[in-house]
Amino acid sequence: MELYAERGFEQTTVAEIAKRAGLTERTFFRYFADKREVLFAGSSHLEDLLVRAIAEAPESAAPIDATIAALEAADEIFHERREHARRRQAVIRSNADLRERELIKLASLASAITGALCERGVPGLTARLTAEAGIAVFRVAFERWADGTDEKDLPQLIRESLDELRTLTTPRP
Amino acid sequence: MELYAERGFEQTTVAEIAKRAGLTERTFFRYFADKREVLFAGSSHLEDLLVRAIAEAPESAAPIDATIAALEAADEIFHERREHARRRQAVIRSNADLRERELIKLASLASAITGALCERGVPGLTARLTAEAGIAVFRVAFERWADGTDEKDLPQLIRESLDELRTLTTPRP
DNA sequence: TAAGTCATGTCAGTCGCTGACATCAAGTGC
DNA sequence: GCACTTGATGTCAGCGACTGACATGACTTA
Repeated sequence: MELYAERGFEQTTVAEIAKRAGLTERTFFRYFADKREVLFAGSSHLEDLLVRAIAEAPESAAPIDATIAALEAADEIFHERREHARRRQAVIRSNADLRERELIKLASLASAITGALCERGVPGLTARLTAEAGIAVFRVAFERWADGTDEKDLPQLIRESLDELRTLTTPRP
Repeated sequence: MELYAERGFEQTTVAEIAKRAGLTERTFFRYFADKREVLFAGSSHLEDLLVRAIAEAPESAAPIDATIAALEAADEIFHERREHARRRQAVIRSNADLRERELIKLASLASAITGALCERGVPGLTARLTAEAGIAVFRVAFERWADGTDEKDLPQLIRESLDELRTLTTPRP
């Protein structure tokens, strides 16, 4: 991240990263599938947390509520790292390849959520759409939280986004 | 697409593509930014169509309705090409890099829709969430349409997905 | 006919990434 | 203590995606 922030992602070579880390280029690629993956190392951790949170939601909870609760719980991962998240988002935003990678990570989260909902007996189509809607809400909230200057915390922004989504999907008179 | 379908995306080299097309590798890269882009050449066309459709929606239409109407209108692009879409989706589904590219194209559509809604005076957050929700609905519907064997047409699947989204976001008693 | 411009080809080079093999340190069993 | 495995790292050669610089040739247009 230091190097990516200093001179930009594309301008940074894997050789340089390896050198600063005191390693060989080959070793770098043993730990990370590719140059982009360094910025997404923690994402499987997040995925586990979401899946667990959904599995543990009360049986009575509606799919969307279990999902949103899980996403709010993810705050425990990010809460202490807002500055880091902000810097990381700035790096990602400034490079198309990194944005692609971020999107597929979010898609992978959506897919994990879909699976976790199916485990609860939610039918496939409902599960999928709930997961996608949840991730959309989360993405909007997360960007506002990381990039923004406003002082609301992540769960609050998630709830606001969900309310907005509910409003906009509600047919008006 | 022929080559990607025959021997797989990764196993196909740009030199081979160029050869079959009767061109130089260099020329290939003058027409397509990279090896993946060949499969997404038409996406700016789709983007234009969506933006235009939203701009032309009646002033009285709610953001989500304008968006869904635009996505249904996109059927005119795909209607005659279901077989082609099916083959294309099979290729994309079988390669992670292609899935990434598809996601960023969809994100780009969402961003265009957001812009078009803002032009109609829809506030930023609402526009963004409407666009993301619309794209989620479209994605689910499109996959069902292309991959599925069922005989419903795309606009119908879009409406079904939207109804499902409406149901699942509606707080229950 | 001369000059300009546009698509294409040629070539050399960088960089991400991989497979195969070598090295070396830290156990582990005897 | 000694041979033997195991796991992490280094070395090296090589492929293929992509790029910049320059050359060539066809087709306008003044």
